[in-house]
Amino acid sequence: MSDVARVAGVSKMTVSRVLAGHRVADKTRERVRQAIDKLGYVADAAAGALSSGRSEFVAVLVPSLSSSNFSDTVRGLTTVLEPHGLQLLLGDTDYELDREERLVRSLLRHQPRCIALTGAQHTDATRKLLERSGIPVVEMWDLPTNPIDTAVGFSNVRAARAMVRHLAERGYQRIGFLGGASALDTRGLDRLKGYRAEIKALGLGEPRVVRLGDSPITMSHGAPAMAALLAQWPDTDAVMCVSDMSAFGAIMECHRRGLSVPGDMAVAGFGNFEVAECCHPRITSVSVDPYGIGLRTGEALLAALEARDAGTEAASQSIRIEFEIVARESA
Amino acid sequence: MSDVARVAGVSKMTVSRVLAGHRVADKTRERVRQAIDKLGYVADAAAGALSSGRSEFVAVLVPSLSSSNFSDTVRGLTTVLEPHGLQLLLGDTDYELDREERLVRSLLRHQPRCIALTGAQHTDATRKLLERSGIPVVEMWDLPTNPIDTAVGFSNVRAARAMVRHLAERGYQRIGFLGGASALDTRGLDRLKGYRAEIKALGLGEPRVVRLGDSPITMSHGAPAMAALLAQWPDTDAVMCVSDMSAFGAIMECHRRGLSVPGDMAVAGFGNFEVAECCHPRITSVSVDPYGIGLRTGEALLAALEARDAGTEAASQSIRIEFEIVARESA
DNA sequence: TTGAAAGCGCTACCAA
DNA sequence: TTGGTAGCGCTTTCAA
Repeated sequence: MSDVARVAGVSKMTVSRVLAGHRVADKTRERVRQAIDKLGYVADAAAGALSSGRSEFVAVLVPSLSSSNFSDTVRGLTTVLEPHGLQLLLGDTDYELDREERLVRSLLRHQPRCIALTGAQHTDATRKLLERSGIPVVEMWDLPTNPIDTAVGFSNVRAARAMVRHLAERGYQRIGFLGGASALDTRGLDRLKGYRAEIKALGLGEPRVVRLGDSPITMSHGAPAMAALLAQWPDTDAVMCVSDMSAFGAIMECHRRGLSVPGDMAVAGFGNFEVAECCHPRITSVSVDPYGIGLRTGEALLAALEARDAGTEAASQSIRIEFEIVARESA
Repeated sequence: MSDVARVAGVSKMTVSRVLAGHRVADKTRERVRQAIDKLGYVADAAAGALSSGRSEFVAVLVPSLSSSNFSDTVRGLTTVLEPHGLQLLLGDTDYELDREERLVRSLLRHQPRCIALTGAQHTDATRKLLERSGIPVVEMWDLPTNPIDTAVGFSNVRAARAMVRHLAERGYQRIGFLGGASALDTRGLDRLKGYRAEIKALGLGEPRVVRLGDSPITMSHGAPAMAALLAQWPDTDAVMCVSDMSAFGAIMECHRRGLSVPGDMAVAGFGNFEVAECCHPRITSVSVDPYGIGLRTGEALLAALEARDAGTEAASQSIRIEFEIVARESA
């Protein structure tokens, strides 16, 4: 920066002002601009952050980047935050709370302005770190009973119950559930919980649950899960899956066995992924708007930052994202 | 850090050493550790970076995070780099060179130790920025004729040619191509180029090309593209798609029209996505190992950093990733 | 509208 | 094995 200042014949301060967009005489600004171009100067963000006490980082934690769910949420966040000059600092927890804790610790070192994480479950240490950090926190994809700060999500339990009701209304009586085996995917577990609750509420007999595969649940989990379900409960007439991915795999397994969907077996998914709309038959699913979760989270973070700048503390709130049963051919 | 030092009864320097893992007497280290825990101290990475002149950042640019291709590459990078305490700084170019340039400029401000970008095509300004930055650069997913520094990828042209040959060997004569309309997805364009070249080399008549949809090409692009192809060239007997995603959509469209795959229409994909293995019929594809590209890129970056630390300049090289035709039922 | 000085929190370097 | 000092490149603050 001194070099630029020397070349432009001004002080470092003026260069700094030009970069920050503060008021500077047009002629001066022009000279500084030229010096910057000539030297190929790139300001050092670390020095700026240190000096001003504020970084341009927003920390974001998702369980997995390979799931389109969360990458869509990240896209939503980027859309909102990037125009404000904020840079995402992304971490991938792999559905492990310990990893989440390590990542929070490591990301916090960069003094992010705020942080968004996925889910309501965290280690005690994570919670403590976040509370101590003093920055706005958003928990996404769930509505915690005891949020750290702000939450943006929906009740996976209720969404799953709604899907069971949908199947029951269509006349299915022997409804199974295909989920993941992981004890860490709390959103998946909540869906299972919702399934059990609604099966019980409707008096549809014993739950028929197959849990198989690590999160994120992918297409390859659906076929073996469907096979296991049929082996144990051959008279099942409908199945709801923890994700459209496994629903797709399950439908393919039905086709392989010559079972028609939904004639012999109705199959419902969750998440309204693209495959649900593209495959044949199209999959009945729960639409949950991952991109919208990202947008709303970004907006909540910006609001919290603005409130902070204005000296007022933003009231933390829980923002409910609507879900919707999308009825298609498969169930 | 002064607080920690005071509580532990040592100097700031000793605290710094404990954090950096340098040699410190066990007893001292223990006292410092306790002080850190007691105060909930989190070191400021920006100050550290400024002072030491080296950040812990690795900048990574991908065209899209929603494509499993690139998120797998990112996973590979994380796997290699995280154990070395390096933090990814991720940017999403949306297949736009201008956006790439803006992102490079913005990421460079954080003084990353090295940078990985996708593809061989960049604006002049981007190239200049990267060259001036003086940090190791890796271009991924392609083998540029004129690489900036190191490259890790494969020839999309040759991979596409191999697929056309595969189809021709199976006896297909009237082979179409379904690709995206974007002029920015150079990997997609290279595949198209390979298709044209091989069709010509084999004397298979006029190319039958449908270009439709923005990158990243998804499942929803396949059906309309297949429809357009059949409208213009009804006697087509095989089609190769720029991605397994569109191949899947194309197959679904065939099913809807009562065309059997591969009996009436053979369909080949590209990328060996999960859907290729899970759907029915399973899709013949080109396997290209996105995760491996991430791993090798990470290793190349580490090697360059180590060489730099040792004072030797690492020779930039082009690392070829093998691709492979995976023959399945669809073609 | 511009400049000078002080200092952000840490690490490199040299001294003890 | 530990401590003191200087300074990384910027922004804040106040003065001109």
